[in-house]
Amino acid sequence: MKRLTTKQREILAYIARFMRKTGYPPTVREIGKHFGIAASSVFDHLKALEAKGALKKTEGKSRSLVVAKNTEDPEKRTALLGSTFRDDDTVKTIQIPLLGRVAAGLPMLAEENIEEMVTLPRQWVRAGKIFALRVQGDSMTGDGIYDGDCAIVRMQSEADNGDIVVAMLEDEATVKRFYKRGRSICLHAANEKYEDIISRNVKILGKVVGLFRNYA
Amino acid sequence: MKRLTTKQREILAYIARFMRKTGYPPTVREIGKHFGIAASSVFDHLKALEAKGALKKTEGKSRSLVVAKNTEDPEKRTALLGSTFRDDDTVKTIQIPLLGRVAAGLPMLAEENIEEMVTLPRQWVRAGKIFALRVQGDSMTGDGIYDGDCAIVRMQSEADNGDIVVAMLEDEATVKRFYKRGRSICLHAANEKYEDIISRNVKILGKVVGLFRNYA
DNA sequence: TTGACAACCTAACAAATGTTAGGTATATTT
DNA sequence: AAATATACCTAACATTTGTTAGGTTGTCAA
Repeated sequence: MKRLTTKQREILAYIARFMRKTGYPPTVREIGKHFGIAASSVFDHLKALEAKGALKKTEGKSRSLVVAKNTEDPEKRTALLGSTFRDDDTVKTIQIPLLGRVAAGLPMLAEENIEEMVTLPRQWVRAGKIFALRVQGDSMTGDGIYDGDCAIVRMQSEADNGDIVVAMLEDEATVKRFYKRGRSICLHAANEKYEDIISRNVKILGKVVGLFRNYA
Repeated sequence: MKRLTTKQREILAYIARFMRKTGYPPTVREIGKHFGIAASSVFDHLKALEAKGALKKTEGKSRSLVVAKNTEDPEKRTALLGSTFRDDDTVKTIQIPLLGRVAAGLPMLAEENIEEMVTLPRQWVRAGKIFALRVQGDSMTGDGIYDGDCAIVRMQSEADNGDIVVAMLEDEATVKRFYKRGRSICLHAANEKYEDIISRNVKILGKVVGLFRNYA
């Protein structure tokens, strides 16, 4: 599956959210109204999403949008490595919300921010309140965190020097490196394009404890 | 909830079935076509079903049918956001071998190469034979793949230009970018320290389809 | 026998909806 | 410099779709 643009991902997330909330998919115009764009613009996005395999729809039918699951055809996957694959109910998994663009004002875990629920083997995360965050922008490419990556975050309001944290910045959640500077806090981007942010009024949302990336 | 007639139950069942199959609810006329009755007749049934509390719909909106679940407890969902996680045994997972340093001579998936078995939500990988590989060295830092990262790889012996692949090189599996150069193959490291490797004798083991990283 | 209900019908309307056509503007890539 | 991709627009068209109005027929209880 080809890489999605930010806007495409936002629209896909909205469809999934709408679906979860109402029980049926939105119309082209309903999507458009939410984003403040015309129906035809939405239609363009839907075509792009379909071309990239992220969405399925039936021509001419209203609300026929289905967000493609990566688990597409269940038959094929039984072929996984022959014996090394199995269903396993002994393995504990957790369901955590994957947050997209975190909207200002809302509580972080509000429905609006949730792109989807992802399953994680408990194996991979330690105790704590865990959520995932879709990384926006290229401010951490120097540390190997790219736009579209899925950061796994443990909620905590404090951090140690050098930790990669999720912080509320300019009404949006961003991923940065954390350093104490006396009474202030320094948020450092691993990309020369961005300057350090030094402030006393930064809210730490959590610490990045893992990262997942999906290649096409 | 009042008792449903046979016909009403049939229609309700059809809606649920349609939903499960397509991912979105049917229209009045689609239901009608299935039962060989007129749209307005279906509409009567829908009104009855709604009056009896078995169905919810939004006036004027297409496909806005939602089968009411009597077993549903709305609390669970909100509780999920509060506690941020829960156990879920319904989610399918797969077990894949995590390979460490792949020793020369041995079949790739030989016991000797397996570091451990890791659990992956099936959600995250498409069909194919999947294994994980612990990345060695810094030859791909420019693409955000670091030493110690866990690459998720789909076995395949061919690749497209630009793919990140796992290839057998100097008796060891390495991660590189793949390019065709006529009859030769070019393996490109995303790190200036390393030079391109151009050869006709490169064995492709698979394509990197995902990446997992764990921060301390 | 009257009245409520279920289960259908035809015909039609207005609104909702997917879709197309033909743009503009701005990047990025070749 | 040309080509491609993204992200929007207005305007219009043709269906699709929910809904209403006004029927018919049959069943069942009061």
